[in-house]
Amino acid sequence: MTVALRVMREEGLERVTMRRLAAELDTGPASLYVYVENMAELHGALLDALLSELELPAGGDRQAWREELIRLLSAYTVLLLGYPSLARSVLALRPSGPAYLRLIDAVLGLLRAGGVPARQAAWGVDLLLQYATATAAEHGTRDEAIEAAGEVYHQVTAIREADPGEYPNIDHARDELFSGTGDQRHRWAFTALVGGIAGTATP
Amino acid sequence: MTVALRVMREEGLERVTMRRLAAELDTGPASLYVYVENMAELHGALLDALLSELELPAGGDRQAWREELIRLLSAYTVLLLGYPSLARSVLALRPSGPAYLRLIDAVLGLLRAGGVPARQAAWGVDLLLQYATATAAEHGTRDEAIEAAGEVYHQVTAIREADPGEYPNIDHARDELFSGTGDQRHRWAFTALVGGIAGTATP
DNA sequence: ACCTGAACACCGTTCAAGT
DNA sequence: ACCTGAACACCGTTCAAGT
Repeated sequence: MTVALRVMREEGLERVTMRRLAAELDTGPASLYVYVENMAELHGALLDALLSELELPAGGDRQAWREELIRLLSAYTVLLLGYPSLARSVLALRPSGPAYLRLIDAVLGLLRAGGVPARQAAWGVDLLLQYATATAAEHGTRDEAIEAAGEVYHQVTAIREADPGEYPNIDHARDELFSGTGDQRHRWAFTALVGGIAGTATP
Repeated sequence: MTVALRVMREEGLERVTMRRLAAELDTGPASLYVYVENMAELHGALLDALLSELELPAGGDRQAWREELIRLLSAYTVLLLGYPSLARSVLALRPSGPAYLRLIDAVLGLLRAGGVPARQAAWGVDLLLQYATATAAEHGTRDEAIEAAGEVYHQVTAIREADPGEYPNIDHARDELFSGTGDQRHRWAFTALVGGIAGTATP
C-alpha cells in the first residue's frame, strides 16, 4: 500500500500497475492477488489513504457552515486534482473506506449545522461529492493533461467559431462561456450547489 | 466510425480497441492512425455520433423551460447510461463535435428562456452537463457494473453499520441516505441544480 | 495454507519499409 | 503520398505447481 502510494505520488496512477508493484516488491504479479481482489479495490484503498490527509473542520462555528463546507469541498477537490486518473476511477467506484465515511459525515454535519433537512442533506452529499470528484477528473493537471490541452483548445475554438445561425444561444452567451477565473467559477458552482440543495424540497 | 459504433453498441466501449477495429476492417492497427489521432479522439467521435440521436426541444413553450430542461438532461443521461465507460472517458475530454455544441446551445436556450442571466447560464451549462455525464459514469449498467455492484454493496454496508460514536451525522441521516428511488433522486438533483444556477448571482 | 512462475489473452502507438 | 507488418513496451488476471 505504501509502495503504491509512493509510485502514484511520484509517477501518477498510470504507473501503479500490478506488474510494477510486483517488481517493486521483488515478486510476480500473481502474488498481489493475495492482498487485493482487483485493480478497483486497489484504487479504493489509494483514495482512502489520500483522504486521511484531509483536514476536517473542527465544527465550533455553526454560523459559518457555508464557508466551512465550501472550504472542505475545495480541499477535497484540490487533493484529487493532483491525481485526475484516480478521480476518474473513483467516479466508477462506491468508496467505502473510513476516511471517505468521515468526509461524508463532515459534509452531513455542516449541512445539518445549516439547518438543511436530513433528506435534503443526505441526497445533497452525493451531489456535492460527485461534483467535486468530477471536477478533479476533468481539470486534472498531470502529464496526460498536456495532450488533453489539445482537446480544450479544440472545444474553445469550436465554441468561439460556432456559427451564429446554427448556434444562436452560444452566440448570445459567447463572451460569458469563457469568463471568470477557474477559482471564481468553482466557488460559484459550490455556492449554487449548496444553495440548490438547501433550497429545494425533496418529494 | 460506423464499425466502432456497432462494436460499442454490441459489446461495449471496452471492446472498441484499435486492434479490434483493425481486425474488423481487415487491416493492421497502424492503419487507423491515418484517420484518427489517438484513442481519445475516437471516443470524442463516438460521443458525437451517439448525441446526434438526441432529440432537442422544439422551443415553442417558453413557460415550460424548467421541465424541458430536465427532460433534455434526463435524455442525455439515459443515452450515456448505456455506455458508462464512454461517459467516464468523456469526463476527461473537452467534447467539441457539432452534436455536443447543439446540446450546449439547447441548454443555453432553455436557461435563456427562463430569464437566467447570460453569465449564470454560461457557467451553469458546465455544471449541468458535468453532473449528467458523471451520473452516467457512476450508475452505468453494463457487464462491468456487475462487479461494481460488489462495491455498492460494500459502501451500503459500511454506511449502514457506521459506528454512531465515530460518525454521528451519518447516524443522524442514516435512514435518508438510501431513501427514494433513483428517479426521484435524479429529478430532485436536476431541480436543485437548476434552482441553484438560476438563483445564485455570479461575481 | 500460502505463495508464485509462467502463461493466457490481450493492449496503444511507432516506424521502417513497401506500393 | 499513402498505407501497413512487425516490433516495442507494456497490460490484468488465472491457475497449476511448488514450498
